[in-house]
Amino acid sequence: MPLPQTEVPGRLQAHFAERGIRMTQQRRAILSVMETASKHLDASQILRKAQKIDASVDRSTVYRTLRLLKRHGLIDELDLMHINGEGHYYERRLGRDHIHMACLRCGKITEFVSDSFERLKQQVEKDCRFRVLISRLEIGGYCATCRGSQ
Amino acid sequence: MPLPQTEVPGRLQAHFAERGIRMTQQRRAILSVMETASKHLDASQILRKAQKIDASVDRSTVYRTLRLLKRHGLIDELDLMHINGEGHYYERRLGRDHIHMACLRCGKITEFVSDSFERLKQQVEKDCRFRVLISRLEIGGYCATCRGSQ
DNA sequence: TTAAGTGCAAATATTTTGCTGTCAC
DNA sequence: GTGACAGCAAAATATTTGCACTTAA
Repeated sequence: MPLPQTEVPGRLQAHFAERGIRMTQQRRAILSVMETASKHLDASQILRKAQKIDASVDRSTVYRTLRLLKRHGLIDELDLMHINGEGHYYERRLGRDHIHMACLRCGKITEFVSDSFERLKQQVEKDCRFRVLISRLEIGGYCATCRGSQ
Repeated sequence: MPLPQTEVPGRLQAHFAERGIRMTQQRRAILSVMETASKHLDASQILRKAQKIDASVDRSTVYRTLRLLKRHGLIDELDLMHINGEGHYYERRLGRDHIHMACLRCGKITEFVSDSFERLKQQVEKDCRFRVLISRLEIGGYCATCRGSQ
């Protein structure tokens, strides 16, 4: 039984190791997909990409692994204003939170990092005495291009 | 054929009239539910409440009416961090946007209105040249009570 | 009158679960 | 060796759609 050709040395796998979570071929494939994704994959896309690495990966394993990653705060779950259907999108959680903007005309997703967003969360922590663990700011509207060509 | 006992004079109905959208018994029931809801109902709850007013209301009419209200910007659709299942919650859109905070321990939903939030949206409009139409800030974490009893 | 709206049943989409066999440690 | 994890199939949940009938305007 050959070892996988490409050992993905990403932080997701490192996290799993650190926390003593068992590593499997299938999880390795899914983690690799999440590591290398440019952005915003839904469950079906993750399944398809993972199966290219390990054809045995099943849809339920994808959902189970996504749940695991979510529980450990390693990925974020997004709606992206349901631009396409009712499913969710997932992305690695790295560095600072960012705002997602979905153009309701062309469907483009833009991201935006803002200090004000960080301050707003701090204000919530302070004023509401609420411990902020996850936050999701999604905005729907028109992007610069579509806004012009109204 | 008797007229409905209670004419709900809410703004939702007014909006429908203004925009020339046809009013039906079923829509009146659903609009009335949305008008008088204290908060955050999901589709099934809306169906149940609407059926108390007009027993003929069907689930698909609820979904069709919710879509209509959403399209007209009269209600907001929320996830509330999927505290219970994968469905959505709906609330009337009135006045200013607010932040929703969901306690991951006790499930309580808290709302918070903040000038910083308004400013953040203005910053997005300006810095990203993005026309903001809808925005949703949802925060998951621990409320004041649960935070204390950790 | 008639286009828009409705209920009903069935389809679709998304996610979860039970079970039995397999594999990482 | 054994407990955690996998695939598979089926269930559960959430939402949408086709169609024939009804109704608001």
